[in-house]
Amino acid sequence: MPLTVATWNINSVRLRQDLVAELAAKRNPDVICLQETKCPNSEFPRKSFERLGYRHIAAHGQKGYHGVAVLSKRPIETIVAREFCEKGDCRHLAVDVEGDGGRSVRIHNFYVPAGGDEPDPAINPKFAHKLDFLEELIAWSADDVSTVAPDSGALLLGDLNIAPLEDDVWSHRQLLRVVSHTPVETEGLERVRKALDWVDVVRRDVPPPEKLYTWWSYRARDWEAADKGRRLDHVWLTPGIADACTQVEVLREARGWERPSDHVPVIVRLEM
DNA sequence: ATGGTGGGCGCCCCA
Repeated sequence: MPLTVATWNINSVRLRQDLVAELAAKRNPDVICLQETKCPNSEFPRKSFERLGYRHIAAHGQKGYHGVAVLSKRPIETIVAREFCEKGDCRHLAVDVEGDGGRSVRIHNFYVPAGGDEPDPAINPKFAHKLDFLEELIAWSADDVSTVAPDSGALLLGDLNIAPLEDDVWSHRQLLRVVSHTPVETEGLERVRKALDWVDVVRRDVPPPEKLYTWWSYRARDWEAADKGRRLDHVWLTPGIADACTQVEVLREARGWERPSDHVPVIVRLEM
């Protein structure tokens, strides 16, 4: 049985429950990893997702900001919601998803800080926080490898708020000094990826120089015509299970849905 | 060159 996993920055889970239902109707992923739920756990709309068949839910949220959650059709076991940068932010949730024959795969769902507007850590504490977060991710990778990335395989996915490659943005040159595509961020994210040799399966399937975006600003008059997107959302696999990924999809059409999120789902299919 | 939009919360934060 294949396992399909989606990641989506939903920008308020309560406001966009219907869009999750639309994703379920159109692609029916087994697992949906959400970011920016902006919702305390006690307010999480569990019932609405249980009705869609997602009967196994792990929510890690807070009031107003951030927040991550995993919705699953298969049983899951929550492993940890680690705190990064001692901020108390809800930006990470790790679960094990049950596969066939007792096998399971670990999923790390991340919401990396956006980093504010000014790409100078000396004057912008939000950018400093973003860079600190990357350094902590590297330290975390070395901490306890068998927990972060067990031999059975792991995914690291979510809104990483960085577009690492030149063709992950509409204009490499014009975004070099724009937060999300500055060299200190793109090089930092690459160091995170290399720490455990994660495989960017999306770019393996859609290699550069093809442009590929997962986010389009709300501020564009016509997001589709301008198409000034960035690839901020990612799915990485440990090398041992990278070959199990047989299909990836960036669901661009979701940006045109009613009252959309500014991010679209990224979906991967694993044969396992 | 600048300001554009959207969500949560409560008179302003964040993306």
